[in-house]
Amino acid sequence: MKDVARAAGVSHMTVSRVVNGDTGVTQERAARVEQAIKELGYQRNDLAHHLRSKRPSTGTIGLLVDDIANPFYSALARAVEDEAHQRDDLVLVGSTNDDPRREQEVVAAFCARRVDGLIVVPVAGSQRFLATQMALGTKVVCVDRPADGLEVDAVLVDNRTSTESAVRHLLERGHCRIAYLGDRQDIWTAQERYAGYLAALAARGLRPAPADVRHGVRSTAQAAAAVRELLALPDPPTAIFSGNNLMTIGALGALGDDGAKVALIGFDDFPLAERVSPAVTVVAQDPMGLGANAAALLFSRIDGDRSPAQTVVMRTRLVLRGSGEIPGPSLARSA
Amino acid sequence: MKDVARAAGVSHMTVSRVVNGDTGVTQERAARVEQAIKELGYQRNDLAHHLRSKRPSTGTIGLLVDDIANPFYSALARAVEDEAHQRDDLVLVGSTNDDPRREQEVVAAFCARRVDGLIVVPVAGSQRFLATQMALGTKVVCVDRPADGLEVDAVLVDNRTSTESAVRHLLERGHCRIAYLGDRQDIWTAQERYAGYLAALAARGLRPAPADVRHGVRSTAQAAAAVRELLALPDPPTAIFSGNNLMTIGALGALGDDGAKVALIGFDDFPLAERVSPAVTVVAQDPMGLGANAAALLFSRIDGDRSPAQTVVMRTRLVLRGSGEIPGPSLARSA
DNA sequence: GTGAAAGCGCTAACAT
DNA sequence: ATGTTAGCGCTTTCAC
Repeated sequence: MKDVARAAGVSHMTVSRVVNGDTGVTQERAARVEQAIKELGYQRNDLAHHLRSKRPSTGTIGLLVDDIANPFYSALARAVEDEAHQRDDLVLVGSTNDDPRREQEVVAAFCARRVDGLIVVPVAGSQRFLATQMALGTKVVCVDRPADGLEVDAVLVDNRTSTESAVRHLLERGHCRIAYLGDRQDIWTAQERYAGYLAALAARGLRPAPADVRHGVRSTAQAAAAVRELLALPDPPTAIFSGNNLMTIGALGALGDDGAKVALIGFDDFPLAERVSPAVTVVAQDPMGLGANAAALLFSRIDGDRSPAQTVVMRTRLVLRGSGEIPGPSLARSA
Repeated sequence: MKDVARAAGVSHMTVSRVVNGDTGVTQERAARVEQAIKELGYQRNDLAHHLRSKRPSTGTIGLLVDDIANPFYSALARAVEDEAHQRDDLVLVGSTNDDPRREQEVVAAFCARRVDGLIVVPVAGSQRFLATQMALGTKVVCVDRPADGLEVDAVLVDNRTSTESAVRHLLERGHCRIAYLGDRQDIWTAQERYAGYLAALAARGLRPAPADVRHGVRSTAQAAAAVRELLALPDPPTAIFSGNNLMTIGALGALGDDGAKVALIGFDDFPLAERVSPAVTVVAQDPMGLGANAAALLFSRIDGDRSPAQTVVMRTRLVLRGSGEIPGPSLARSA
């Protein structure tokens, strides 16, 4: 900046004014400064800018998801980035891997860079440590899961009711042995989906066979293994509810030709769901919608919105494609 | 920091030393400082730290991909993030949408934050503007595509040869009308894959029918439309090479039951490729490997490696699953 | 309209 | 082992 000032024959203050588009610089001098900037390839140091600037904004937000490689979260991330880009903000991305230690490390690193705000998919356990950062002015919005022990905005999906209607859908088609594949039980979405599963069964006076319930499925491979075990039972279930996109894909792999006989409904839509045979019935969420909403909420907070914390619950759609409409024993019998 | 110093009854310099783990502070005073830090919830301002610190590192890198929502790039991003996390670095992520203007905007914004380095999937056109930033000390590594008019490290895949063998594979199975679905021709990978396609045909003395070549396919939907048009030709092609994961998925949708008759090989592997019927033969890349390699290269540059720019070419695998082994007319006739 | 001086939060270089 | 001073690149404030 000093170099530019010297080259343009003005003080560094004038350069600062030109760089920031401030009023109060003659056309002629402004042009000379612009010229010098171009020649020297000068670019303002945003770190120093934000250090002194009275607006405490750094124009950067942090996005913390479970795993950015998961298409659900990467779609969400894209939506967040698009919102941020519109207002010339940047996005730091971190994956927690559902590890509370990594979550805290990354949050700390983000906050050390003085991000204006955080969009977080909270890991199991307490998010109370976020309160410290919030007290310091960092805005926080949760997405996909609510924060534990913290009053913040959240953008969620009604996992429980969605799952309940999906499972009821299977029950109505004559299934009474419906297996459940779910993520770690300490994860909120898994809890909610499991609760919905139980509720649908309970409404019919049913309870799941213990062998039909598989918690803690963390990957496609584990889901496939779980399904193989289910199929190997002496009296296997006739339907499966799978708790997310990864599990559904694993289940498909393990089902193989049995896919025509065992009904399947998965949480999350995924590419090719309509191309496999039978096509997969899913509870479809809108990951980009989640991301866009979370970003909009966060930016309104950053821009000064101090209204009480709100929770946005987004709709899901049960997309009937075939796999969820395979009839169960009680219907098959009557047919 | 001043507050901490006051609370601990020491000078701010001592606090700085404690925060940075410097030697030369008595146990007793260090403990008092730690205590004050905890009580006040103090956290070092990294912006100010990096502004003054002699190491010009900000502990942040930028990752610029075509679209973070594309599973190929999100897997790559995850690998980059993991490498960065290991050395406590952070990753800014941006999607270019293959728009040169957005590319320049995001690069400028990254550099204004003084990132240590950039991992870039270059957009079509010139990357000469990166030279300015590199002269200023920002390290750059290209991934997936090389930079135009710039001598930098790159991590690539041999698109041309891979495609050539994939298309030869189809030729050997008796196809001579092999359609080509490709991305915009100004994108390097598309150029290379098309060149490989032409080379394989030329080796047999063949040239593609103009109607069989579809450039500029930018989405799943466009790929599906292109395939529908191909199938509607009076004399449709008997095989299709599709130029990336999105197109392959689109092609599958459009093929429908014709999938059993028309051979298909796609560039990029994707989940469920083995589950659709027939399972899809693909040229598989290793996106996480690309990302990990690019990150390793970048960090070695950041750490001072000044050896000449190098290009790493990673291997692909032709994964035979069925769709690429559907026989063509000349073999079918002889069978 | 312009520039000089002070200071953001921190660290380097030198005191002591 | 600790504190003092200066200054990173920028913006604020207040003179002119």
